[in-house]
Amino acid sequence: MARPTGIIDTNHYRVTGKQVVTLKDVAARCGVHFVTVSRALRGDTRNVSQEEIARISAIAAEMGYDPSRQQAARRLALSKRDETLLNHVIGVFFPPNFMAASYFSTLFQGIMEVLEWEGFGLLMTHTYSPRLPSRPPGSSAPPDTCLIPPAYARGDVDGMIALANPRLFEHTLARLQQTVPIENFPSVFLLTGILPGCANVLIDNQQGAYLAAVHLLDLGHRDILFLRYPEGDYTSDQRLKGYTQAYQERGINPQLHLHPVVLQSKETMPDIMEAFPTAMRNHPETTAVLAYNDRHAIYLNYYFSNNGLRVPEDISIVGFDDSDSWVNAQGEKMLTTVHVPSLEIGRIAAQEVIRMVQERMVTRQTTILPTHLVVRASTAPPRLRTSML
Amino acid sequence: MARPTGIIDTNHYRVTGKQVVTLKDVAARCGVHFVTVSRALRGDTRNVSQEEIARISAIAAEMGYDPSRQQAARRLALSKRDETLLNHVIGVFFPPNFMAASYFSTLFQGIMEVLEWEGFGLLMTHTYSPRLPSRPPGSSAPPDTCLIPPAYARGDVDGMIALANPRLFEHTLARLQQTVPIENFPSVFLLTGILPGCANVLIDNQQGAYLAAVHLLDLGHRDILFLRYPEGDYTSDQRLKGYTQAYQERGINPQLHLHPVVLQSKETMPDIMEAFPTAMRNHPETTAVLAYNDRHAIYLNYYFSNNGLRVPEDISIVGFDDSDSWVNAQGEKMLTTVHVPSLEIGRIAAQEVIRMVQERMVTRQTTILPTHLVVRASTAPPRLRTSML
DNA sequence: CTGTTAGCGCCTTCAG
DNA sequence: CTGAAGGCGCTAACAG
Repeated sequence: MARPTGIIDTNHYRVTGKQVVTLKDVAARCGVHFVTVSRALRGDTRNVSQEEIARISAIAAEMGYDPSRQQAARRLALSKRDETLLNHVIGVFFPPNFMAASYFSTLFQGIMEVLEWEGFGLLMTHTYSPRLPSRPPGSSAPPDTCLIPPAYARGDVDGMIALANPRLFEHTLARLQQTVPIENFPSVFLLTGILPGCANVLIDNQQGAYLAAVHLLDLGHRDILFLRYPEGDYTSDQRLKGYTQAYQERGINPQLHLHPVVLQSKETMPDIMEAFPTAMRNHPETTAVLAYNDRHAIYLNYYFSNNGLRVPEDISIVGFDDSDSWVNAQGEKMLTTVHVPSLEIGRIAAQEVIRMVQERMVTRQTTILPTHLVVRASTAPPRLRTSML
Repeated sequence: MARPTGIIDTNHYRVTGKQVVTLKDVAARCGVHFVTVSRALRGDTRNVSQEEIARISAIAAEMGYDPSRQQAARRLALSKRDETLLNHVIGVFFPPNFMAASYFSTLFQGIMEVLEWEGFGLLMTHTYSPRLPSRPPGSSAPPDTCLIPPAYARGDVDGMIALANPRLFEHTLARLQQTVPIENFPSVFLLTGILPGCANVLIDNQQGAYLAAVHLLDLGHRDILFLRYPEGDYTSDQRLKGYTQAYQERGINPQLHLHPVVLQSKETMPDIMEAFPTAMRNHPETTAVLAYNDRHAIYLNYYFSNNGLRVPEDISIVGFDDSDSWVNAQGEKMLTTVHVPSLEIGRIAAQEVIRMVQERMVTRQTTILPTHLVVRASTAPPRLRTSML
């Protein structure tokens, strides 16, 4: 890896397979010129009669002529007219540990389903990697940017779907735009914020947050903590709007009763363990927590459990995503949470790229999907307590 | 999708990007013939002086000459000599829902890590899909076989890693062998049995099973149920040997004390719920269960819990894989299980394909990795009980 | 050491 | 409707 720029890789190897069928081979069997075969197989009805097309196609199929094996020649020929052809491959950028989070993996499944159905391959790339090798010397890319596989430069990829923090991904996207032979590369961006110049598929964080807050307020809770990332985090900012809206609609002052717990890193567990005790001490009247996602909710449950608080008797928890499952001894899901249609998001994203690719028209519309609340056993009306912890 | 064979896809589109740099462009700037540039960039020291190579390379890099953008031309030229070149893409075949199982996703992560590190892309394909579109007319493939993406026929893939039931995958492999332009396609097969003609990376099921059985027997258990798939299932068959060995070494007759519970489908939950009650009734003296994997173990726990048996007081459970986690209210892992080095398996498999690809030499060795037992809280010495359930 | 030439397999344009 | 010719960008063989 890490070949210097411009140097050609001479690591070819000899192919020991049988002969590949060419247009000339088919032409010989048909008794026509190979150009006629080319025209026939491309369905050029203006220059070849229907019967000839049928006859030639049949023979070609019988001989096992496979146009995709000659894409190199076709691509070369088409390059004269600045044309390129479809590869039926979509690039997908996901965070390195995405399969660990069942939320991401569902998204991926949705994407994969549609791509497969439509006959597209999926070329996987991590948005960044701690284990990446040393950068090429001239590289100005920040360390959290991914290396783009050579398949993109080759023009082997028709479009892409990315799930990443927009700020981090901007560099990658910029380089992609340089690398990829079309100005407007079909691309769809998922979830973590709106990336200008891309189609975006998002969920309605505000609405989901609103539902969660309404649920707690209607149960009788007033003093609620919510987990968030620092200001500027798209998701957190959107959700705050939803929480606030719920409070205001019910005439409760969010300034007095709704308090953020700001998480710093993505290392969920230690982060929560660090930030939470302080928050609980500062707001001992708290009776419920709005988690950033289900995993956080589960960690919170451990935290409370270890500190002698029962959920939901002493404190209620609402998750977000409806992905990771916290189950009781009977295998029943426990967490009240905001359901996010991950599978649907993946499917829509894939459909959208494919549409762009096939219609060779890049659109930049933003799709926002609604969420809904799933009430389970982690929330209950608040109970009077004399002190917390 | 589902274009008839032999028909050429004319869905090209015009590229609106800037001009791509060619060897001729570089040659013009260098004041030499473009063939000299070609030689220089390929490091042909026999025909170009060191200084010229350095000079030309520098200018090429400065001009942004990118050999991978001209792979079509290179491939075409090389095809005259039956040579092909590296794409730096490895195909990966996984079951459709693999990310749901944290076991598979860890494997995937191991593969991805190494491929990324080595500068390879990963082309994902499902080994089968219930949602696949109607087959091409002439297709004799069984419905559980996957469609091979056109990238393979194009020669865009250098090698592959597959995780699948060998019997199901044989068809896919056969078609791949036809499609792929080399007789010996570098391929590595994972876990679910030995596929002849491929390198295999497996775990030592027998040894792992032996460890699990020894653990239970040494705790004092005698009458043990084990979950398995029908005879012929590679994994189950291997493990039975390990269980049996443990019994025999301790002078206990497995015929009398070790009983299989045969699962039929892959629908874990209902399958267990159906097969298990009968088994427990037939062998009421049972004090421990050896599960097929961690997920099964977790389902068993639900089953016992719903039927008034406590784990491990009333009955012990040992899992397999150390993947899915069953945690208590404090977030501690509970399941005693056989740890399988999934990450390592993925890494080794990836390293092996890459080695084959780079050395253009297909090897067929089988690598078997050891496992170890992780003792947690789901096993304990047996207690006398008067009746089961 | 350098330049010339002949393809690789296909597509387009132009002449029949 | 069909065939012939030129060229896409590159590489390998051959001539200087």
